[in-house]
Amino acid sequence: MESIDKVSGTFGKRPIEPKANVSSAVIRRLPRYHRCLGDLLRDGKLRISSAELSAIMDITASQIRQDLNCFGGFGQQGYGYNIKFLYNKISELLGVNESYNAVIIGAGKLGRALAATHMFERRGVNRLAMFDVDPTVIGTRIYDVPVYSVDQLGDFCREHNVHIGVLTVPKEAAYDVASIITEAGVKGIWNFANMELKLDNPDVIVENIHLGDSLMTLCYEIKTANEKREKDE
Amino acid sequence: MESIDKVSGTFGKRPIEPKANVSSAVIRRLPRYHRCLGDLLRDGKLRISSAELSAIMDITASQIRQDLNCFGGFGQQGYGYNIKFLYNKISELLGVNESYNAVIIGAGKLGRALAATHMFERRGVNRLAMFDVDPTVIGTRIYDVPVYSVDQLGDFCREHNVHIGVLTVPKEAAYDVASIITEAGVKGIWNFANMELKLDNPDVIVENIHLGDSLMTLCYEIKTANEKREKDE
DNA sequence: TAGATTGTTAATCGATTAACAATC
DNA sequence: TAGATTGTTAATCGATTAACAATC
Repeated sequence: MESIDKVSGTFGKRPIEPKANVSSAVIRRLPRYHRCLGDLLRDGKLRISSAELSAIMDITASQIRQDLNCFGGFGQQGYGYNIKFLYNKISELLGVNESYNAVIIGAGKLGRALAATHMFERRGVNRLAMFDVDPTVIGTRIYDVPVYSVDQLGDFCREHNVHIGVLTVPKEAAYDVASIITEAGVKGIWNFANMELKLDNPDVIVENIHLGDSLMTLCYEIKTANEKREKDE
Repeated sequence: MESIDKVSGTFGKRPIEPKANVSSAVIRRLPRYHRCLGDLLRDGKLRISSAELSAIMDITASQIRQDLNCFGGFGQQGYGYNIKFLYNKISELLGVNESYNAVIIGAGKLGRALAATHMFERRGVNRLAMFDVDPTVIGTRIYDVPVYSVDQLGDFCREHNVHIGVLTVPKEAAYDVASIITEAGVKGIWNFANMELKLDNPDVIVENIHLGDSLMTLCYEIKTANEKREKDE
């Protein structure tokens, strides 16, 4: 026991200087590490080696060490990684404590479903408001989130320091909305419209979600597996 | 004009023998090709070269030709690709004409939102039913999709030849539901639960959607871009 | 100190890009 | 036939894995 405290007390001394360009493959694994470490933490585990984590996550131990080392020396030779320390570091990297402000544009089925979840708050993102063009929903509250007219979108973003715009509008409207919010200083767009949203402004981050593409990929895999089975017979 | 018809008439003669193992990177680009070609088709365009497509899609012409050649010779030297032909071939690969049957398990916000969309039918997937444990929704219809008790899930899948299970249940329930439907012959699972669903059965395809991970990735990118800006000042 | 396990360099593997011969 | 553009091979680039010295 005392060895754990003694050892963990030395964590974090090494200054954390993230490598200049961490590849997007690494970054996309960070939330998975975060999720897994959170589970381990809840189970009351204190430390873990890259080999143990490898078995749980189906990622090679080598890759785990490489990934984590992009951001600094989070572990300790002969000991492994202190779970709580590592979890906190990754939370910090992912900006979980940043308290970003978000608005959802498009109060359709998907927009409402997103508004209903705890997905945002759980990750340090506040759902401030929703916006739509439909006069029957403007002025109402959906799952405690107020719905305003798209006419007010730009001003609202400026006044409330909105960082993130969640786009659940028809794809025809996506570029109009994107230009309103980027001009109002929004830093990132989470785009659910079924299209590649490409912006001129390189300072605005776009994260595209393509649910339809994912479903199609699944269908392709099912079809291919079927054909393989039939051939093997 | 006549040259187009003459030339396009020769397409598809070469037998299509997909390469044994097409990489998942290629497969994940197929829906994007499909989407883009569909747009071009609607615009009335007849043919396109890999160079033109490259400019539209931000993929190198070389990669486009490599990608398409995994599945057969879809183009023609000196001419390019016949858009309609290529679109149909990719539709076929993706199983858009297969008429798969799907059920949605979990009639919560996200499940309802998915039930409401045209996402499934547009891609040749029929939403047959939804399943839940909540007695107040069992027996109702949500956007014209009937809701049944999870108790009937296994039998329903067997009787209606269900290919795809869409999981929008809490992650605690995911493995129970997955084992019910895989035993009932379901071929693929579209998993929205916030966890890595790993099955023993290698014949069942799992496609995980991690909305939360995507949001976190966006937050990371926003944070990193911000820090870079501050440093540059 | 001896054992364990990281951090990091070197080797391998796979995916992307470039080049060009084949051919429409 | 000449021009255009694919299909395909070879070169490059990047990401993953292996190995091991550093060190707790």
